[in-house]
Amino acid sequence: MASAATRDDDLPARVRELPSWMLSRAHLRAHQLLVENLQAVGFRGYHYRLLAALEEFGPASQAVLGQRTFIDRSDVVTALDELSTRGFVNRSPDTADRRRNVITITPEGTAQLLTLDEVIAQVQDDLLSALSPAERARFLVLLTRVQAEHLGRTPSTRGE
Amino acid sequence: MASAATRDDDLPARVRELPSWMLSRAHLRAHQLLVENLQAVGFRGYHYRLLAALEEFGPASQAVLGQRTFIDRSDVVTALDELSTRGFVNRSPDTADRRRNVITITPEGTAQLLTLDEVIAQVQDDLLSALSPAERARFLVLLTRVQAEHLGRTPSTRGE
DNA sequence: CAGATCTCAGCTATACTGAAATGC
DNA sequence: CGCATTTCAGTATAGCTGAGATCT
Repeated sequence: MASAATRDDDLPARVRELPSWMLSRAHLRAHQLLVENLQAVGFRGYHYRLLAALEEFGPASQAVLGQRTFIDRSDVVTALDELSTRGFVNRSPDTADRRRNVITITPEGTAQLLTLDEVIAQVQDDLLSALSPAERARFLVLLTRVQAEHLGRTPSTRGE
Repeated sequence: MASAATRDDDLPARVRELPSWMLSRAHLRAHQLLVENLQAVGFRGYHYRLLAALEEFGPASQAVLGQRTFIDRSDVVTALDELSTRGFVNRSPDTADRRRNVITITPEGTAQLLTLDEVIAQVQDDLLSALSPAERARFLVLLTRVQAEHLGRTPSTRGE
């Protein structure tokens, strides 16, 4: 194999120590775990967020659901198509304002949400497995503040 | 506006408190800042990582560069096309192993890297602006461990 | 009329896959 | 031959944009 030297997982120091890099890697892993585990039971992250919003806040229009879940209005359409096809939500015209649909979670949807809660909890546990309970708490406090600082500053989530 | 109730940025509590959700939001913001600020000077994250690897480790083949930067081999091709067109790297056949290219950073590439270092540093500062220096240090220690725990476990980065 | 809502078609970037062409 | 390297073509997903139809 001539020039050898194929053993090198070393990132450049510049990159290795970058907060944004570490966030990117941690997020990538969290995302992989979520996709894997939700896919195994036939769902996506959007489904979980929508069912959670419906269960916690009650029936809502698609525009409001988009605001509550940080999902774009056009992606809300698709995700609700999938959920209603499988009987986890109902979609009916709002008689008071006929531009809107009223989305309601079904008993099957509520039951399914409880199952998904467990899947999600396992993912969190796996994700943070390197930290003790006390360290997890400290980490979450700091991460919460980092993220909260930028809440309004993101371009995203139209329909607001 | 009939049914009112259009003021609600509340996430479901289930979602709001999820470590994976907070990571996702923090990463999304970090990514936005990186893209914005690098784009303003005509670069992408891939360019920075490749230039950094070349500056710190010296000339390398594309396969090795891919390992060092966690960039897929096929994306390395494209990013190096862009860098070499603009004179920041040289790409020449490896005379010792003619399957390979030897990629070398040019003086222009090194100079440009120093400029990019500043852009990147500003992004980190903005990203963590909610935390004091001591808090940033604690946050990074914990984040480093979370991320390191999953190093080998990701499907990604072929060419290894 | 302006503005809100839902829907559809499509765009961009990241991460990734498969396979061909070449060479070891 | 099996294996490594580069390259190209293409896939999947998330997040996002624009515009049309409908309605307030």
